[in-house]
Amino acid sequence: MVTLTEVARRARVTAATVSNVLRNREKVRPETAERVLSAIRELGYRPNLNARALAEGRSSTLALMLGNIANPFYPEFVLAAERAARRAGYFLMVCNTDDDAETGRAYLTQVAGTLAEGVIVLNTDIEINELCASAAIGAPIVLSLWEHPESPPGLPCVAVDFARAGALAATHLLELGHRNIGMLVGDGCGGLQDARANGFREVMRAARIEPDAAAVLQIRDTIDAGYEACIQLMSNTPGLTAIFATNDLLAIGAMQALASLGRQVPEDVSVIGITDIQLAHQVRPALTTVAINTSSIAGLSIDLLIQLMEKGRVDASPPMLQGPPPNLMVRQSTCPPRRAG
Amino acid sequence: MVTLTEVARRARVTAATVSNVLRNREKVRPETAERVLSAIRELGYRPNLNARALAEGRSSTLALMLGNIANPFYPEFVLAAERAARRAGYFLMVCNTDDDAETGRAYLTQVAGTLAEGVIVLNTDIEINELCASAAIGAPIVLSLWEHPESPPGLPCVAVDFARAGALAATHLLELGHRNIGMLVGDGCGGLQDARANGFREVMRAARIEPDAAAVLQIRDTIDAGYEACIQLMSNTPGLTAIFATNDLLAIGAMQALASLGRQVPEDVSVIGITDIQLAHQVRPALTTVAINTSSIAGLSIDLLIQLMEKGRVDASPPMLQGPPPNLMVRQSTCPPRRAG
DNA sequence: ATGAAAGCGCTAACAC
DNA sequence: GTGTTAGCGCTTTCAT
Repeated sequence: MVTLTEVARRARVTAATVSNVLRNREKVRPETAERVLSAIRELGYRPNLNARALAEGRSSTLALMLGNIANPFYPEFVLAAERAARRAGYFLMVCNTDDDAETGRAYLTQVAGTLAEGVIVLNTDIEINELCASAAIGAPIVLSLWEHPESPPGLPCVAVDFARAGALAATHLLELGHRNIGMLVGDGCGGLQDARANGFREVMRAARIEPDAAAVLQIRDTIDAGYEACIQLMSNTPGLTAIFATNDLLAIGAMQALASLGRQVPEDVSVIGITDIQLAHQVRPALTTVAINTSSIAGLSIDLLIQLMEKGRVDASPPMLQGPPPNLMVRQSTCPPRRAG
Repeated sequence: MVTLTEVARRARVTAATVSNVLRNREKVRPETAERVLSAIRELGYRPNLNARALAEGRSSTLALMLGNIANPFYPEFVLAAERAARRAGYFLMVCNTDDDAETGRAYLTQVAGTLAEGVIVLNTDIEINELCASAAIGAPIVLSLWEHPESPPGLPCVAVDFARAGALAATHLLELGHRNIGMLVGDGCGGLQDARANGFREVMRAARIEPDAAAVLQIRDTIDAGYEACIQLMSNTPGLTAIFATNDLLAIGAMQALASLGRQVPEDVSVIGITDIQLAHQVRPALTTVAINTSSIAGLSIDLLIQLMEKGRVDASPPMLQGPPPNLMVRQSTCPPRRAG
């Protein structure tokens, strides 16, 4: 490994000068800089980022903690986050907790403040106050995809108006004329997706439609779970003309279940989800869904995190950014019910 | 930030002793160790991994370089790799090149040997000899998912017998009685998936079936590309009774295309892929495919990398591990052709 | 504009 | 067993 000192020796200057060339540039005479630069080139010098981090007291990597990257929602977030981080000169470490709080805690104590200069946490099993405690001793933590814009978590966060997303879905179904609607409510780790469900219910209630209890199912957040739940839902309440799922994975599972029950989507039963993951437009029929714009949320989260890192320590009331407003994407999985009521 | 020295002061020992408690354990008297341990607890000490890396001359993070994590194949690999790394006491940094060689190079020079103690590279645009050069000056590099078991790349690697995977797919279709078969050949970055295609062709040739040139399409590696290509394929050669795709994404796109053309899968046209990504069993009809066991390949790759790191430097002939043999997964997307010939 | 020196937090000889 | 010392590769005052 070629070190800064070796470069210095070769260029017949001292380490400090090389360091200056690498950063300030101004304070070093052009011809000296040139000598240093060629020494760097000739020796193939690459700075040791660990040493730099130690000396500067800050590292250039960020951590992203999530439950399980195999959930198709996450890769899109990771992609956007990594890009934003890279653009800002940071690396991104992915911390997969396997939906296990203990693993999450271990990551937090090991990584935050040493390897990673800041961390973004996506819905996790770890309690908020635990996260706060961790943020107090370690590095800044940004909670992303916070589902409750109305109540700040006590941690810097990026909130998404999922209630509004649910409401948009409800409005869409109502406008199409649906009255018998079933709900699939996902249980993303870190708790039920109830903001979405409540936003949906509120619009329904305003239209004087009270969903049948049998028409609500709470389940894990996968295609397979959506499939199973939908089968059960349709057997509980066969008269449904539409299904609202709190996320696209469930909605896709539901579409498959309906197909296997011999029910046409959307003619027999409409299906709508939330998120707009890539898969949503790749599936047939293409899924109508409420997009939350994952990429821009990821970008916002990284930006907020970096801002916090640069600013220094905690505020009395941590900032809460709003993600972009949810956006209805009408595709092929919804249409008016057979006999419009 | 609480430092080792502060812990030492509190426990009324010296830094070396604390360090010993943290590692050797044996050489320190139990009661002293106890004092140190409580000091650690009371102060909430957490070791600075950067400082440790600098002092030890080796870090505890690994890097995984890939084209674009939004490709549904990668998350499964990342998940398994992260787990294997974690089990071995390493962290995993994800380096997304956005399918851009320049970005990949930048990552390699910045990360390899400083932040990351070793790196795993998945099919990338960077030339092999460039990787070799990089491995020579930086950290060990393991090439994973190498598609040509018969010719070692000159870099440690984990090879997968994709030709055999193609052959298994061919055999399956032949046994079902198919004779008119179209091919969708993907272009994963880093080159055409031709080992798979050739394995397939060889079996066909042995059965005296020469595929029509019009029945082979080469395309990008996404569902959408598979969709488009399949539409074109069926219009070129409408008589096809089966389609072989070199990966599941293409196969899934093909199934959707067939559906939109009003052709039943598998009754009118059978479809088979390679890989067995999660999605393969989640689509309807569930996709028949040849599984390569991504998780175990990822695990092998990490293990090999760690082994290389611990052993020290390069061998004359770098090791090539074989991934597990591919495995036919018969599901619902294949059946005998309508009029078995 | 450049050099000298101290120190980031930790590890690893080696001495006691 | 425990302390002393030096040093990992870099940055950053502070002199010159």
